[in-house]
Amino acid sequence: MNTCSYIADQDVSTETLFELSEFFKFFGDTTRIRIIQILLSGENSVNEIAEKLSLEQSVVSHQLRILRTANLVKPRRDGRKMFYSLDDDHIGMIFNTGLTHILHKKKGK
Amino acid sequence: MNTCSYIADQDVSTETLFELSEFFKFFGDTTRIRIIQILLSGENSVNEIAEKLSLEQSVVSHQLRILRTANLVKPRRDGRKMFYSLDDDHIGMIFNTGLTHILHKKKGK
DNA sequence: GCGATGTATGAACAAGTATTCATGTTTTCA
DNA sequence: TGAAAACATGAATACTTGTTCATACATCGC
Repeated sequence: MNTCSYIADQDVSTETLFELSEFFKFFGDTTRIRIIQILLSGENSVNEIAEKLSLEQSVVSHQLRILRTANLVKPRRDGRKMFYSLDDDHIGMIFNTGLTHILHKKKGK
Repeated sequence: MNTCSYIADQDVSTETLFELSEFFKFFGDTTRIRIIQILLSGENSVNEIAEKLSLEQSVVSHQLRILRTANLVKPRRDGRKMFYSLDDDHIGMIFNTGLTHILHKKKGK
């Protein structure tokens, strides 16, 4: 028995599993995952994110709104700029767990 | 600096981030996450899964196909039955990491 | 107040996707 | 061999969702 499955072995309600899938959806989009990766290194303004990703400001704003509504990021206003940062310590962990899997798979090839 | 971000701090290619988001998409569906949860406790046949989830066999088969193509589950034939199991140890870990987040959030309320 | 900068939002469109229903395939057993 | 069981698959439909474009909102310096 490995230590990774102790939670899953317990009863989990269908509603919780639904929320879990909804939660993973936030990571299931290229734009959002790239935004999250940028925020892993710290606070960024909307325009900074847009420039780093070569995306329109509108696209970034829309996705930030989704992440904000889900409490994955939190905004901070400084003058005209809005700085966003990750709102939850778990986010980096989940990101890394997934990334480890991907890199591990690539290595295996 | 916490130990969770050491990977993210490194350079990650846009393509890898794309693959990462594609990977998370598999977890971003209620039906698939429920199937995964069942398989966490071990091998199950298609009909067993369908019955446990009160879903049509066709629905389960379609989703298993997606998970199989992504190498998240692997099939084993025994007579007329097909038994599916998780193909990768990381899956349980990712599932639990997300679940931990959800349960933690619920607790906080 | 006014223009400029930075950001948010609404509507429309396009693309992707999960489910349904019907049918096809494989295997077993009589 | 033929029927039934177990599963897979294809097409159609309905739904969701990301992007685009235009526009609105908020803040700063003048």
